[in-house]
Amino acid sequence: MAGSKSDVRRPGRPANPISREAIIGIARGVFAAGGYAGASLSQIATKTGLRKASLYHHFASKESLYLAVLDTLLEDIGTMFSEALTGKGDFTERLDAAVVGVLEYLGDNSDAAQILVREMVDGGPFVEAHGREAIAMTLQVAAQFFDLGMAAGQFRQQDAKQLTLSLMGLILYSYAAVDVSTVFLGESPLSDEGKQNRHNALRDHVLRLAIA
Amino acid sequence: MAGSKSDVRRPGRPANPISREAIIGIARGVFAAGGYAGASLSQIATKTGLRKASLYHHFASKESLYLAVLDTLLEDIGTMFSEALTGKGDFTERLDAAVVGVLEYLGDNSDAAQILVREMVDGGPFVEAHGREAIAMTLQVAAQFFDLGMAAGQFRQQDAKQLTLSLMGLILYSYAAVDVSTVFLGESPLSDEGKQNRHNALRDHVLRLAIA
DNA sequence: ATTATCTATAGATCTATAGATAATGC
DNA sequence: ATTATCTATAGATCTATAGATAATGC
Repeated sequence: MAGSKSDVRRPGRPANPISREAIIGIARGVFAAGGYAGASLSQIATKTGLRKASLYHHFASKESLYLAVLDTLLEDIGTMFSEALTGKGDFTERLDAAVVGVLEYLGDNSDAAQILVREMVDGGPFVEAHGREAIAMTLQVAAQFFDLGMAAGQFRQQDAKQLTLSLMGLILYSYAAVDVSTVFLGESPLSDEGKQNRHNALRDHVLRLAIA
Repeated sequence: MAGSKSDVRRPGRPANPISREAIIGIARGVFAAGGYAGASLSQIATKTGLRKASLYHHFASKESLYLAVLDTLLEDIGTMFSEALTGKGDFTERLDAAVVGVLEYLGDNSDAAQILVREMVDGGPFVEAHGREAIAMTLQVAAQFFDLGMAAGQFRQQDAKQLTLSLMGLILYSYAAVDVSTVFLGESPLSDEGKQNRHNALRDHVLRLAIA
């Protein structure tokens, strides 16, 4: 139903080769579910409809596929993030817009939160390669925004980096740990109603920490 | 130097058998560093000074060793936690004491934060077995404390569970993602000075979210 | 000729088990 | 007899490579 005419691939150059993007998207789901070590190329191959060996035509190694997943993901988040922070409105309005943007993104892509949190905790291949610096740069954008807002008197005076780090944990966490959150709250933070409740609470908490 | 007279073990019943506790402690470090899937019994065996097969004398499987690590860990945290919350002083004093207690514990045992966060994100063997409920119960202790504090007029009126979830992310996060935090902050949150700075910021943030 | 796929397999793990060994403590 | 260790190995992965195959697009 979901696939095209024939989902069975045979030796030889195919009429409808799989796209790099499609592999990355599927790999993202598998890596999110099991982590780098827990994910296997067999799982990814099965889900793509390819054989393991064919993945090696597209990516040189398990690690390079994983890095492609994380590079794509962090770039998406970074773009969405800095657009919101540099948009129109005063500091508080822009902060709120950024929070709403991030929460909507995470609500629709809890894969992303999961994989990012795990990578940061693991100090995995991405962090080891260049992720440490890439993530720190993304956070730096937020820290700078807070510094400007403090100088403008709209945000409470405090260490902007410490604030940024706290907010990252605050926001990423409930989307990454969906299972425990669901049992504790009595509703999934990804369901329609649960998402709204978590969303409202987070908005309130973020503004309360930042605003004077 | 570190070991006793002879660190080399040979077949046959030893004069100084390793304790269950010692194995759990060493396993905790290995699981924290690599996650459940990423850790191998070979690593653990090497660090304990045993052979792989000997671990199976103490634990029936990789999973049961892992569960023993997490049961121990969650019990330690839970005890420390509820002692602080039911101690003396008004609600604000007790909250502050609990935060200080947790931060000191995590500063000394960043293993614990790492392994707990990863398990919650993974939905790993512990969560799958009974960890989901065990963690939710521990969080419930905090939520109840907040409800009482709100009824007493000392805490700001809000959903206690949403607050608890936010605080968990806020607090656990920087101790779990030490690598990225260090690059971003320019100092390790585990160093003497960095710990003090992070500690102060977190105390401020927690109180600001909870107190009226 | 190039490209995207396949089959088959090498080689390195990793978990787990079978069964030997020898000190301990009853 | 029990206990805590060992050696040796089975069997199941898992990553990665070699080399065949056949459609595509020049």
